[in-house]
Amino acid sequence: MSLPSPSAPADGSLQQGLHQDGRRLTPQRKRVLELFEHRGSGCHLSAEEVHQQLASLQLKVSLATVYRTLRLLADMGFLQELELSEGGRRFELAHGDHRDHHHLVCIRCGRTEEFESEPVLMAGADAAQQFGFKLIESSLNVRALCPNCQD
Amino acid sequence: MSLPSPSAPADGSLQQGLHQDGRRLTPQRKRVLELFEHRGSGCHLSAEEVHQQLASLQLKVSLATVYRTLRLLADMGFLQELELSEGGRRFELAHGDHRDHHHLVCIRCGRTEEFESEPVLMAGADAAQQFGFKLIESSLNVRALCPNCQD
DNA sequence: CTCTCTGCAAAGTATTTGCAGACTA
DNA sequence: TAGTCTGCAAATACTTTGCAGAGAG
Repeated sequence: MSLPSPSAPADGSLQQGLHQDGRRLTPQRKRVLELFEHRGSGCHLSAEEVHQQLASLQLKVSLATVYRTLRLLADMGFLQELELSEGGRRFELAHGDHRDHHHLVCIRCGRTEEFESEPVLMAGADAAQQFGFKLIESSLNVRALCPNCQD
Repeated sequence: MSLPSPSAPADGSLQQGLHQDGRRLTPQRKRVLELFEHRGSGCHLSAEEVHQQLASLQLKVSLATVYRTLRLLADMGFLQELELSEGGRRFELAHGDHRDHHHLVCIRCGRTEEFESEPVLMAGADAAQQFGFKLIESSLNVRALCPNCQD
């Protein structure tokens, strides 16, 4: 079984993007991307978690392949790599509309909230321009204590 | 020998902070902190680099101790842990005056520039407040291509 | 059919830990 | 002296890679 994917929005572009480079659309790659799509955009998963969540859905994808696939999907722009505090990098679904967003992370319990901010994006763009860099992506990480961890 | 440390600004507070918790001021801990102080605040070092730089100054500190010390100093607030893109976390001297600053990183060659931005700090503070979080620190990471890597 | 992909297991990095002796307070 | 710290080496976590067979186009 595969996750119920009514119209499989990204499937088409995934296949297309892969074929452009002579790569192939495999069930494993579909499964990983679909997992993120069904979890929604606020979901930050590590390689290990992707592997386990797929396993719990009876979808076997080896951990090595998960790693390879996460990197591939991130390179292709379907996923975005996060650099939050804890060890282990995480990935989330990239927004098609290129709307960068930011993270508020509780350093104690790891709870993560997302938010957007126009001024932040502009500040990033300004800084890049000022140093002659070509902007790719900017993200603000706010380290904080959530209400439950403040005592 | 130790690095020429005219008035050893942090030495006192390092010793004090350590003693508060029953910990001790050792040459190794002093060496690590002094390295950062002499490199200045714009310097981002990994554990491995700290180890090598100390070694090149004839100051022997084992790599394991460097790791332990970096974590200790970061917990005590003397150093700040960075989460830039490349594998391997880095540390920099924490600003006593709590002036957060941000990083512009070339994803190809790793060149890193720093900048400050008032609007970014405000956006971070706003977001924290909005979710009821207590702000600790916010940093904007801008991923980009530097002039040399743009072709 | 051809050439890419996967799974496995082994190899790498990066970082942490156990322990006996060294050293600070 | 008492208890913390260090260095070493082994252990652990995370990620990548080599290779032979499976599978997409």
